[in-house]
Amino acid sequence: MRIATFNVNGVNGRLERLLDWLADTKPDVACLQELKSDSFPARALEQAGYGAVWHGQKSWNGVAILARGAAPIETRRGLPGEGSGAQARYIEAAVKGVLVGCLYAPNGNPVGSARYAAKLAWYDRFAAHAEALLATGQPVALAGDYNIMPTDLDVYAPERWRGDALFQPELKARYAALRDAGWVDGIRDVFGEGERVYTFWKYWRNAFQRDAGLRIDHVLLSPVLAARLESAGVDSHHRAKAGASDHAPAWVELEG
DNA sequence: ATGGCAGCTTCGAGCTGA
Repeated sequence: MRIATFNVNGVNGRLERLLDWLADTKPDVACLQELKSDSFPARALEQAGYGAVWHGQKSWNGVAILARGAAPIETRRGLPGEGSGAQARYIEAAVKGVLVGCLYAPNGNPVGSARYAAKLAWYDRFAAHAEALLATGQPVALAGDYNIMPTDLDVYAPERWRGDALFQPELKARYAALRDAGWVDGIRDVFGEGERVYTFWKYWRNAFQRDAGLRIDHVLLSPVLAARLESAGVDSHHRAKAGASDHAPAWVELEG
């Protein structure tokens, strides 16, 4: 069973690229972020063989969960403690025996701004919910754009990113705390603590061609799911295509 | 340190992203 996460950077404008990737890699579950629309191409995805639940908003943010040959059962939209006017950054569904949370964490730049404070607050809500999910003992995957590079290994030039909201020690500490609590970083677990692997490359300055990338899209697995982890990867060949998102899809393969 | 690119939007310059 393959669970993937893909920040599409505009689900309607990117639809052809999304359909191409689905047909090429056939993930069982695909978590999408940055839909950037309050309309969702459910019909086209259905014709491609994917059922979907989505939580969109106009212009910005937006998350969705796709399931190949199945209809995801939505279990929640938004995190506990959010107001009704909150940005569309979290959706959760039961899919093929796994509880899947799809997230799009705030960017938070610049450091010290109200947006940065909102990112910290969002992570507090997310961590509380993750703790509750872990306590259930169920198979859970939390997949999405975390907007955190967890360590220096996840940044092509760490010194250039020290002042960025995606690379603050207090945010890296929050990510580390999730791992300490029992969540397994599927991609890092498979690649090991020595190999560089990125999921995002800026559109600027030929970043992809230079492999000047960041690892900010992650799939965290609860212990019972982590026990089934077989492999993981990043579909960087799709980042190389014309008209690609600035993120590449990342995935884990689970036994069964 | 700056600026570079791309997608969105009351249609086009400004906001956001990372």
